[in-house]
Amino acid sequence: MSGIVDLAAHVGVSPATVSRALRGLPGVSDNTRERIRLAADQLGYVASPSASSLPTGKTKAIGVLVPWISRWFFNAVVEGAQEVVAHHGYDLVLYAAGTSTSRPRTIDARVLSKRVDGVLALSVNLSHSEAEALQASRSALVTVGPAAPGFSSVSVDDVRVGIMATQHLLTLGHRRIAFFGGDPYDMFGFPVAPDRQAGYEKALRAAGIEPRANWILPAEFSVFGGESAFVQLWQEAEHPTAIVAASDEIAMGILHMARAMGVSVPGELSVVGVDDHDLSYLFGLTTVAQPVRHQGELAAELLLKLMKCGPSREPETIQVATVLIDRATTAPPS
Amino acid sequence: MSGIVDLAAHVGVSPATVSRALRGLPGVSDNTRERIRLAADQLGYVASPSASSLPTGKTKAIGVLVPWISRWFFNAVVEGAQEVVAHHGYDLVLYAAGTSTSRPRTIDARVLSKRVDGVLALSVNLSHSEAEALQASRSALVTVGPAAPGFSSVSVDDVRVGIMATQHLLTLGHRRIAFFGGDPYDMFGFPVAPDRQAGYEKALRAAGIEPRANWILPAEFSVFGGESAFVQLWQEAEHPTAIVAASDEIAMGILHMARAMGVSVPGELSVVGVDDHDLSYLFGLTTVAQPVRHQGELAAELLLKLMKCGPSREPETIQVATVLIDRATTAPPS
DNA sequence: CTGTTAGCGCATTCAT
DNA sequence: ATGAATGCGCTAACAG
Repeated sequence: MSGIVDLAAHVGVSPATVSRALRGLPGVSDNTRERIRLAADQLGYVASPSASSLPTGKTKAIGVLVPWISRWFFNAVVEGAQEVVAHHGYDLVLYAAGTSTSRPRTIDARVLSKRVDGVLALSVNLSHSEAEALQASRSALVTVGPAAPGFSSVSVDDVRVGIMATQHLLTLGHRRIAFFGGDPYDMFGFPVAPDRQAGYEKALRAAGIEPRANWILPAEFSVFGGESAFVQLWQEAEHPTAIVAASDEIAMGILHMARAMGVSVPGELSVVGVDDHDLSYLFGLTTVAQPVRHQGELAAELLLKLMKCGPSREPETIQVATVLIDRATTAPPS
Repeated sequence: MSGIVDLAAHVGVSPATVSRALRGLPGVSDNTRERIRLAADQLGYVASPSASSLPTGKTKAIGVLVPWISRWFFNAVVEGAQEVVAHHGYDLVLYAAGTSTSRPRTIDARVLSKRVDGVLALSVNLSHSEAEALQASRSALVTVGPAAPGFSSVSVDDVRVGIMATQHLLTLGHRRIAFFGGDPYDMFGFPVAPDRQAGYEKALRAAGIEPRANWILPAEFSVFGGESAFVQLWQEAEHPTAIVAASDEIAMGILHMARAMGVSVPGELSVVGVDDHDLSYLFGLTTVAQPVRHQGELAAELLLKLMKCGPSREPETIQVATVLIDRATTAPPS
């Protein structure tokens, strides 16, 4: 309710001085500043973000674009990011962007750039026009996951992820390995699954094995996706001895359906996932772990830097390391 | 970049007309309105939220207070809420409030009320002063979960939840039933666990069984909480034949540790959780399900209504129904 | 070190 | 149906 002028009047100084004092700007005597601070929280004064964003052009908020709100991976990233930005006095505005196929609300770069000072795009495949608009609005943008051309990003090496998972199985002695991943309804612009698949194929070929098309199944990034794909796979005449799942959730679906269908893991079938989901250890799931929360933190820090220093000429690309966690869903083939 | 005056000039009308036209207000000829709309998205004009919030006092954003970003329950609620508010043109600002004991950042009602038009508080125990401040700032507030006195809320009947879970076990023939729940470090102000416990005790007594203090263990709302509590419980001289867990995550922890310790479920031990977590069916977990996403939707709708009609005299309290889902972790005692 | 002046971009009376 | 004037609450450039 009380504005800056009331406070100023109350203390007996000008609004300008109050503004400077409260924001820690130089040019205010320690004495005056203290008096103002005191009166401020005594009167419960706090500057209106809308009002200050007008002259400054800064909103002190950063936007986060996520395909789905309620998916473990994205939440973990958001959690990491939120911690960092909050620490710097920024608020987080959450936008559900949807995927390229099911997009609840088209993200408008213009409104976005008015509301926030920077945006974090998580595995969201911006359309070409959106990317351009974002680019043009010259608002800072960093992606987590697939890098958009021209933008800074934080990610893992997905090809390598595919290689690591497959290599582990190969080392165990498997020769008949399937791959689950890639949303059939979202084949375009969501390169994480294709890259992991590429790594899988690469590792296979390096071992002198030719990938079999009927053992490479599309699967939505969810438990259900893994279940469906497994059922389909098991209808094939020949069964593999191992499966690389593009995510832990897919792997969980495999595990669940395998048990239901009487396929023993890792006896008859080995399974390796990707992510190290919070609950994966409960399943004893072997997985290629990636530091999810940390990626959120890094992305937030990178974004904050970009916002401060202006977009550097060269977009920065950070890759974080992954590590295979060998648990109980993988074993030598019988 | 381009402001309302540029657009107005471009079209050859006054800024006032542009403002009215774009917001669908009456008093603009259809012809003029269409011309303005056309020019608007041709020039990529969109009103600055900060600027318009100044005269109107509305920010078109609603704030969500969550104890933890990355916990299934809260995300599911947020997902429901986001869908509803986005549909009404509102943005969602996410605040990690922490619990009463570990609060990363104290939520300032004053800054909150400047940034958002209303707030959704999820299981967050506002301190008395915070509640007062929120009250005073006269910003709309609805809670999900424990109702704060004087505020509208959406929740389940937690006492009944406790009764349902316990009753199920009782009906199965169990007489020796333990209860896990309630963060030991957050005993104050987070009434969901106590209420569920109360229901547990009530059901027990109704069956002529006196609750045993050493079978009621505090447990953080997480897998780890369930694991720790189970280890502790099993050190007791006497073991129960069943456990009521205050959440599915706690139950998962029990399941995991039981298996590790060679306790068969449901052979030697029955377990029932609460929530129906997305992954619970993978464990065959018997649970008292609550419509989590729906609560988010209801809360958002209630909040929107409050914001439109002004805080009604009587705070509205919505309770949603719960249902026991009987899966595979419960059986008659052996 | 502090006060004055002038906008920031829009919504809103009140005229016309 | 439209335009002109005024103000929202704050910051910034310039005085003093």
